[in-house]
Amino acid sequence: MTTKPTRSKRATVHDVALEAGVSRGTVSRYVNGERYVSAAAREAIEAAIAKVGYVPNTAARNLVMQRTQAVGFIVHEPHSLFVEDPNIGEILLGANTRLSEADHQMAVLIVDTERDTDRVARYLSGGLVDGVIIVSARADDPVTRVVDRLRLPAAYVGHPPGAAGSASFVVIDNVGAAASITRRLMETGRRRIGMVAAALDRDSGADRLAGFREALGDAFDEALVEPVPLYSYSAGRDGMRRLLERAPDLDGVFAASDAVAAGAIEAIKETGRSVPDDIGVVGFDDSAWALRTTPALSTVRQPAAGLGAEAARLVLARLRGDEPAAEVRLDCDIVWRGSA
Amino acid sequence: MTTKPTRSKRATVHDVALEAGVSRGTVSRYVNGERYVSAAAREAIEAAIAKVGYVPNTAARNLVMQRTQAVGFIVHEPHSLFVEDPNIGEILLGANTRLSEADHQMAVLIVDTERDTDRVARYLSGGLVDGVIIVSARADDPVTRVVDRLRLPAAYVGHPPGAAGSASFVVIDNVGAAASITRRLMETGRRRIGMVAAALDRDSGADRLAGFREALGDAFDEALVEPVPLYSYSAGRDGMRRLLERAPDLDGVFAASDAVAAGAIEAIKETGRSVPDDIGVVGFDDSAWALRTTPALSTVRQPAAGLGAEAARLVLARLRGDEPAAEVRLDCDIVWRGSA
DNA sequence: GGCAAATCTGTGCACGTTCACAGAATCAAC
DNA sequence: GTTGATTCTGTGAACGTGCACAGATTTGCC
Repeated sequence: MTTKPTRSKRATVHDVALEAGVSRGTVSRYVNGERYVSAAAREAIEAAIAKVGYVPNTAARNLVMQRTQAVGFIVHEPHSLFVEDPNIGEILLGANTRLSEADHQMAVLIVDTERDTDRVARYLSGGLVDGVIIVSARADDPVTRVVDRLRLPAAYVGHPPGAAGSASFVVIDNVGAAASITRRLMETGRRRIGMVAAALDRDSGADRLAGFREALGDAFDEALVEPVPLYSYSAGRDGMRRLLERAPDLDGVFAASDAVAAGAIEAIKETGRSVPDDIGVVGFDDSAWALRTTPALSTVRQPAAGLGAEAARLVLARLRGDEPAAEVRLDCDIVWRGSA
Repeated sequence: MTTKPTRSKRATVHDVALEAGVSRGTVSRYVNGERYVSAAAREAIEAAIAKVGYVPNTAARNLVMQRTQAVGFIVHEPHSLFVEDPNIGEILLGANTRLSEADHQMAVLIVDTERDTDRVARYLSGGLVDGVIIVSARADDPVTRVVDRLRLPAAYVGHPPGAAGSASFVVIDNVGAAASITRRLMETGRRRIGMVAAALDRDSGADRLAGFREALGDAFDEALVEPVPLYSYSAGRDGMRRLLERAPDLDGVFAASDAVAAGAIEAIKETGRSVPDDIGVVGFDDSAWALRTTPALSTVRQPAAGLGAEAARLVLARLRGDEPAAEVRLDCDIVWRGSA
């Protein structure tokens, strides 16, 4: 059982020095591209490195430097995220690009099971990364506790749970985006515009309603807002049914999410009305729902790559010792399809 | 510029020892749960750890242990992969689950730009991971070179480029899957079954044709095979047009990929025939194409999570010093939708 | 040739941990 | 009370690197 790996010993800086007939210090200087190494020494060292097959040991370097040039990227609840949400990949790439420019390595750590949580927490606390980016953080979690306790430079994508001491966070501008798409709906000639608002107990839900109200200004009519509890298809369908009964003359609807919008379209079609001829519908998120409806949804797209890049920028700033903004809000794009 | 981080010094095992009035060795034994630490010492150490806020430094441990309990997971060409291919997420999770069970940390490293390549190669060679899983490896790449040169325990998902020294690889059973779906096509009553074969110069393409031939046995007819160069929509459409001219009495088609199948369906509809009533069509991959066609494609689904899990198993075996199979072939599932 | 500056080199120490070993204390048995 | 095993503890060395410092050598200049 478990036989000793007996991995052939790796060459060290010492072996190179011996082979090249110089000292450890000189080899170290050559490897790190410092000044003050003679041409003769350089050649000897180059030959020696090639001969013994030397590669620097990063673990040893990390230990003495107290720095790793690496940033962790933590993904929670990967099943739902990876499979359904195309955004996570974009966020990942956006962050990687920015970190790469700053010559930092990004290590994605996946938290799936309970075991993962503790192991990742150990990994972070072990000094293997200088900072960390966290998406969809959970409220009471060993990972976030470790980040807090060690004051590990961190940036959250989305609102962090609780007060984040040494962390910034980057979110999308829900208010602005909601206002923007509502305004565009008005510009297409819609006069009586309603909203199926969802999850008003959460920031995102409340903000989207606020943006809707802001865009309409004086034209805002409380009676045309139908609140539903969840960002779901069925909630959207039921909410839209109620809204149509109350206001049959509606000609435009802003749904708080694509799933809600898909439900709303279903409800509209039930009454014999057509989308977008009778009623224009817009959603939010540009999720998979947006392409499943007929016609396809006009909706708000998150700047996913931007979220990742911005989170990376915030972490890098903290790494330099700066104190960046605690909160960054990003604007969203609108994708115009057939539904409005 | 770049002010010193001045991070408050982390507590070490030495600080704990001082605080608890015992020696480093005893603290180390306690932390690692070894035998031979008295109740009195244990209590003192626990209190001391809580007081000074000690967390073990993994970098130092890695250095002396020559082992990290971590495995790298390398993703090439992430743009196309993450955005279009849902499989990559599943592979990731499958691998993570298996590694997690073995108490190993998985670190996903993304190779996007040229800079990434070198940095990741450095990361791997630095001894920060014990082994590595590589998806979609490229032919001549610093990463694969490092893996080869250091004889880093590795497992490839898909065929590795060139001869892989210390590596295994895991692939899907193209022959078996092709035979299987062809057989199912026959069972639905199709009599004259053709194939739009693609990329016969690649293993995957040749194997899928071989499976097709195997399933048909004596009923195989060379004339009903139309080879096209690429796994593309347009190649599928053009190939199917030719095939239909040559064999108008066809009632079933196996397309070498979903994209090819989508093109084939287009060509079939051009002639006024219907799918699946006149001609049944099956594809391969269960990609996004499969749901875009009308009717939706019956196709072969890769056991993505299984690929990841198996790759993880192979790496773990090598880590233990075993010499696992050089190649592992996994069976595929068939998803039966409307197209056949 | 003398002197200062610039360039080059080697040595010891530190980083924080684990491990082997030696020694101390406790216990059991006669 | 001696012996021997068992349990517990402390110490020094090692892992492979970077850095400060001291010393050696070369260069530039008058």
